[in-house]
Amino acid sequence: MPTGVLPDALQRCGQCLVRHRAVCAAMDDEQLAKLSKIAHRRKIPTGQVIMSDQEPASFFANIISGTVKLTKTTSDGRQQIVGLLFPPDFLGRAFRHSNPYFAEAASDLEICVFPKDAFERLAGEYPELQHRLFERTLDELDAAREWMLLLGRKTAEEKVADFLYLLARRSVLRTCADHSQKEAVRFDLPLSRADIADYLGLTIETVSRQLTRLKTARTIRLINNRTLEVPNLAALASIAGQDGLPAH
Amino acid sequence: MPTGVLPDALQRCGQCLVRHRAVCAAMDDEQLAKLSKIAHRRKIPTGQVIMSDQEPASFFANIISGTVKLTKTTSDGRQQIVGLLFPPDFLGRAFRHSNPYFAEAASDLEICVFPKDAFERLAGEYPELQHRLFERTLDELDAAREWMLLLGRKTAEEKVADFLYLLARRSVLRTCADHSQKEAVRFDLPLSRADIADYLGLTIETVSRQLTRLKTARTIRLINNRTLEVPNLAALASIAGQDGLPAH
DNA sequence: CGACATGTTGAACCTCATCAACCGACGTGG
DNA sequence: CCACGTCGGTTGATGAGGTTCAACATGTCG
Repeated sequence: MPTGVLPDALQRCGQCLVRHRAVCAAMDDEQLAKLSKIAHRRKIPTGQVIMSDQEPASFFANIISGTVKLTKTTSDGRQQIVGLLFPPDFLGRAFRHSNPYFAEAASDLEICVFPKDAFERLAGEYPELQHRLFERTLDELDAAREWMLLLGRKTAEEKVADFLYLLARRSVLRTCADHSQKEAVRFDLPLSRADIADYLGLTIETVSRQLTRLKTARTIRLINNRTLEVPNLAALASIAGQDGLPAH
Repeated sequence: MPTGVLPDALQRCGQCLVRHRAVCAAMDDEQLAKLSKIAHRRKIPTGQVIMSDQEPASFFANIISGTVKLTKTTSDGRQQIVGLLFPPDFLGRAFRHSNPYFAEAASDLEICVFPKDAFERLAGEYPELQHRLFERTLDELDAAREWMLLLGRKTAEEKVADFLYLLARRSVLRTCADHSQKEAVRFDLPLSRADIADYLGLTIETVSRQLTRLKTARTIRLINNRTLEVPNLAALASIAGQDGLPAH
């Protein structure tokens, strides 16, 4: 593709890592050019709050790299992670002015920021974009409800196994490898122990204990604190209580 | 309004109990007439499954009266309610062919059914309708995440109090009474003890015990198994861990 | 090297699940 | 009309799973 004939802006988006998987996938070149004009990249360090539940958010964003956690907190400080965002997920709530949770960088981040007003105008113009946002929201709802089952009804061991199984599937999908049940899957934990605990509704200690249990049972191998390997996905799945479900 | 000039169909919808609060509120008379043509009422007895997670749903529905529970179940039978629908809520997932949970009548129901294909065609024609569905989905997502905090981080007492507080607020809104903190609120429980337990991630016994605890502490009064009274909403709210939150 | 953050392990405690008995309301059939 | 079974709900005794508190290990950065 000759770069000279394209405006810089489009070229930027055109080369974006998540171009074909994010909400942008719904847009053609012309639309993308408009989007490009209002977008800009931003780097955010671990731990920084991106959106607070106090002030209405003034922007939306695509996750380019890193992990975002959405959290809610009781008045006395107990915290629960209510959603995780990975590339190429979308951060923000179109057509809502209030934001009932915190968004925080669970790792160093790179995000692609769209000012709220301009983006909503664009969404108004392009039904395809709005439709895409709708679909994402449905996916988030499904994930949230799946997690409700986990939080309400699963044991600590199942919770941890379920979380690891989720990550393992993600990893298999991303690497496009066809682990036809027989090869070990290796991946990094995107969260600290504290965050894992907040995601699973457990304490740090319980998470740690369950990890060592899974390790001594040879269900997983801990390469280091943040990296691990699953020799047999099906075994992990069955502990997670996700029996029949295939890995793809 | 002279009824003679309107087609029967529109008249039906025009007089519907939930006309102005359901997704239909987004539609004008002409659109409503089209919707009316494809809609029909249906009564459903307590306990009947409306949608299964096995087969894709072939219809959508508005709840006219009664309560619908959305449930998920582990392979060994543990159950979790992941959503409750009251009038004028909307049942179904537009633009999705799979349905990852059960929908079941938690009480005797009356619903207004739309065949899937016809309704989706209508949603395609009327962006307003689609937009409304989107907003409903966002609300459901917020509710689900609020519930994740409850399931993951709250004690049995807080869970039960939170559930009752939710119902009390609903009741205040519905009756349009301005309970300015000082009047007792009375309402019916829309769920059995078993369903409450499945909603809160507890057992029947624990729910029962917490109810009697709240009763002996005079936070609530049990009129009978299904009816209760809250003399002081703020007191209930503070036990639920929802302090500052006003009732409206 | 020491300081601090992150993670692991151990022991005691506590909340909630489990198992079991009981209660009252309701419907059925003898 | 009363005996009986069933269903939904309550109450009690016991124990397990997970939290809490505390000490220790490991890793990282100045």
